[in-house]
Amino acid sequence: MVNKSVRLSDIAERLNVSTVTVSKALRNHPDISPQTKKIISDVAAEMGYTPNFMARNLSSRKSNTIGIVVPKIAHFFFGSIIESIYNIAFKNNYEIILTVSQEDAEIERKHIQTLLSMRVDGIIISITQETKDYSIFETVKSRGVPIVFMDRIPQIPNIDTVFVDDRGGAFKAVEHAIKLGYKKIAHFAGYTEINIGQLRYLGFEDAMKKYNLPVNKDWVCRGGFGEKYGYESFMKLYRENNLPDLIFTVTYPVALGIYMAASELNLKIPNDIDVICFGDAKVQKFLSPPLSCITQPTNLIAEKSMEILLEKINKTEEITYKSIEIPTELMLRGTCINFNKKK
Amino acid sequence: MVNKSVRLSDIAERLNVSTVTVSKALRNHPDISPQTKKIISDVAAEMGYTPNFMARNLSSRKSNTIGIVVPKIAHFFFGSIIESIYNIAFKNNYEIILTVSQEDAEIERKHIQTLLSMRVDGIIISITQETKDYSIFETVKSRGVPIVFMDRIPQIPNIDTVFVDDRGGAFKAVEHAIKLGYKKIAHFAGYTEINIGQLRYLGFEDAMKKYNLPVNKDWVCRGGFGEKYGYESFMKLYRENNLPDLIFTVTYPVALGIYMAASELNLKIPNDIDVICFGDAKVQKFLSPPLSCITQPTNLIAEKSMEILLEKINKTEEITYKSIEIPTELMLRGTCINFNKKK
DNA sequence: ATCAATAAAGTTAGCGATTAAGTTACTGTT
DNA sequence: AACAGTAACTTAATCGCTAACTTTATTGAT
Repeated sequence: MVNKSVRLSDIAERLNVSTVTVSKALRNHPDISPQTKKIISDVAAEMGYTPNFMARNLSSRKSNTIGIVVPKIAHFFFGSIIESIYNIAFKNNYEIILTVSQEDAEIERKHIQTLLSMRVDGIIISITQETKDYSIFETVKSRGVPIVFMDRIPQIPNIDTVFVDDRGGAFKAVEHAIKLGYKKIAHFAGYTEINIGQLRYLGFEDAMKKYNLPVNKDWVCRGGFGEKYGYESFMKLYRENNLPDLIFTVTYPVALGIYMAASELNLKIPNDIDVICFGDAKVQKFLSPPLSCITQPTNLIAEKSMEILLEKINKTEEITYKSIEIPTELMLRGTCINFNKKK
Repeated sequence: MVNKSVRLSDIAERLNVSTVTVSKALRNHPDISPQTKKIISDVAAEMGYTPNFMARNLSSRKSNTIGIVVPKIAHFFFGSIIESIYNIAFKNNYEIILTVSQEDAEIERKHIQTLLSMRVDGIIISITQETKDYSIFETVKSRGVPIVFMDRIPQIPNIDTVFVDDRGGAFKAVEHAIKLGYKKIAHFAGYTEINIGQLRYLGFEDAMKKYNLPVNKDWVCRGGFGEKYGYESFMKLYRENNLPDLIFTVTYPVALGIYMAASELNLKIPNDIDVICFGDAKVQKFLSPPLSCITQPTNLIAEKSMEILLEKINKTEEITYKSIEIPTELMLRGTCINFNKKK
């Protein structure tokens, strides 16, 4: 026994009023008297009325929906950001359409297309490692749909962005290491084509230069942002018998890869090889030794992104663009706290 | 310069055909000749046509959208499941509306309401720890919207469910420990009001009974599924000077809490206190020692849930309900591999 | 040559809401 | 008494698209 869902007109018919009266009453429109409102909303509740999103959005030309595009979600950083965005959206009466590009530019493109199809009121996106064709963003812009780029941002002018102080954060980590006494410092840099990779690399370089330390090419490894890359890069250096004293990694999964490799090779962290990474995650403090890092306040990133987006959605007149940099902090735990000379 | 988005009628006008012809052509309807289709889709692409989801769905009374409700997402288990569901949905041309209840039954209720509003074609849900009022699920059912309960499932008849063999898995872990020689075994059980908590507890009890070991009330702690609970419960036992030899935890974050507490107290795992948990997560192998566990194949859970849901969506006639149990495995790493007598 | 069958469109009528533009009936002002 | 003003509704017109018919050629079988 499937109840066809109740429509405004069903309520209207039963109460012998017009559909519009019911619509207005339920939206608390001043045209309707308090008594009528009361009666209508009572009956609506009794009949189990659920407004039809599609119809409402189609006729009002607003979707009250925000689209999100992230490269992945089974990952602390994005998971937390999404959760925060979610909460803020909820408070502001917006729905979230979450899409995951899986680091695939083609999928990303399709998702954005879908979001446009759904007529979302705005989009928050963190682009994939490989996104190079930015034309889709032009399309979004030309449709008048506000879009905020977060964390991973394309190199194009006139966009709203919220990003972490990657360069400064990386600098902070490496400078700290140098001050401890480290000189043989490697950097597992991930993808340096994308802003976060490039800037973290530059921050690393800044620090090395400032203290007149040479940047050893063999110790700047590129590849990916995941565990596998960290594991393999470390193994490679080990095989070449060319291990540094400390490795600064572009993300924490990369550091995890090092932990795994070191454990296999029976090397002790931080004594045989020391590590510090960019990016915080709850598990780091459970590692042995607890992994030190540069924190990225995910809640701030989410807050600022939503703030900008909601502003854009609500006022269409002035077209200014904001770039907000989120500060980082050095979080010292069990690594990179002493200089450990290799024996 | 905001381009109002292109409509079917804009394309129709330009080509001097009817709107319906364009609609059919773009949906590859056999009514339209190949040549016409080609012309229309070329022009549509050129004009940058994006179908209006709302209008399409309203008119066709199908949304091609699946709603998901989970308690949280910044968590490996749910994160992976969502990612898998996402992929399957994508392949089958469905969109996902993801909602997060944050373990709050009230929020959960609202989300389900919203999903109904959006006229999703089906729902996959993992309920909150505290969901007790199941009336909303009746509403969903009476609306004819297929719903699949996954992992955390309510105790009501005639529903489709996909769940892990919690009792058997827990039994497996505890039996393994007992066979190693452990007798003083505690269980940090989380919330035993919800199926997963209760069944894992029962599995623990089964094993203890089978080997004639007493279940010590002080060693069965209840509270939550998170790190904090693990930490606090462990500290409490420690203060009472009542530590067991091994603790079987209901989730891996609870085990993480124990790792943290042990590290603070300078107790060595697995020698001073041994641990094994229910639930796998990528990070476990990076812990020191790597944490042994009962695995829950998240991809299987996702696959089966989607399989059932899609089936339900596609055939409305027969009303049968499926309950699928996903098997678990014992994954031994660095804990619970030897019997460590407390000194 | 006639008629049924098919191909390839075109027409009509909503889907379930909302916005904008009327109606009434009543109130109060001068 | 006449008229403007307002409160509380109603009517009409879409929103952009699709399902279900209907129409018009064109083809082939008899």
